[in-house]
Amino acid sequence: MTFPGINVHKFYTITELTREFGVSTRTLRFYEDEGLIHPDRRGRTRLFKASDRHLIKEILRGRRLGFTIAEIREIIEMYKGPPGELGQLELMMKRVAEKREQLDQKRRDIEETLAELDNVDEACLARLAELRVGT
Amino acid sequence: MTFPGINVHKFYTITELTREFGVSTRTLRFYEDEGLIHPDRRGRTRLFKASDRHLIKEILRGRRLGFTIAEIREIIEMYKGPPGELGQLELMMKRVAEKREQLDQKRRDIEETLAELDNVDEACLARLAELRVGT
DNA sequence: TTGTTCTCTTACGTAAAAGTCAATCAGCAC
DNA sequence: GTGCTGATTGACTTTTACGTAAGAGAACAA
Repeated sequence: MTFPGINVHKFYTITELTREFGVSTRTLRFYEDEGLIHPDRRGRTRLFKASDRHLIKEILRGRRLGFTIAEIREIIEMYKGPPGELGQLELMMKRVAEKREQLDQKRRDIEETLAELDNVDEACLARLAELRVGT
Repeated sequence: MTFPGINVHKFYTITELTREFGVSTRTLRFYEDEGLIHPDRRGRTRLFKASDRHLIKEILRGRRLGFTIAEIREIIEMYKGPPGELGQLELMMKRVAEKREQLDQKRRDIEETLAELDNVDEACLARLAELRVGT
């Protein structure tokens, strides 16, 4: 059964994606070189599938969080479905647990930083109030 | 009024701090070069105060979150207390708001990534169950 | 004294993640 | 055809955040 409009091969050009995500063509080609995405080709021209577009989103998310390309690759590999063999399966679950710890650490770091920014903000407001009264 | 045990100048050597935080001496000297910390000197030897130690914590926190040194410097500058002038105050509050947005974005990124890791974990568990039953 | 440990400065090296530049090619407008 | 736009590859350059090595000085132990 096919779903019209769903299985339609809608491709994105490289510039469409650079505009959508605010990155350069160099960056997307770099991600391809790194094996993170695998756009199709028509001749030499890259044709990005919806799945490529989605992967780019994930890459940029990882980038914002300060993960290296190597770490992002690790995460992306996990999304590719669980392996068949038991040992590999256990290894993957260990890796997932590790990533989770890293993310939890980052989350704590964010909360702490936000708390300190709150202090800064309060100090600013206090100083503002002083100024209005006329120091 | 002085508080015995509080105003005591307890200094840290550079290696004490490298061991505590798991960074190299090069890294701490680099942070000084970048103007992020300002340890005292006895002769040429650096003496790190409690405030330096605390700043190092903040720097490493920023680093874990993927902030550049320049961005970390911006944040640290904010902690130095609100400026006296009105224009500067408003500028700082704008900067605080911007950092907060960045941190909120990172937080969303973390939640999304964690959610996907949950999926991976579930898939792994499902596969594990299959294996136990004997595929 | 010799050795070990810690520290310093200066300087060159490096890995990651692109930026930038040059030359080229395909498709379309006029 | 000519010109423009957007795509490609390949190579060189840059920035960030340190690593690493060289050479030297102070402090303490055996």
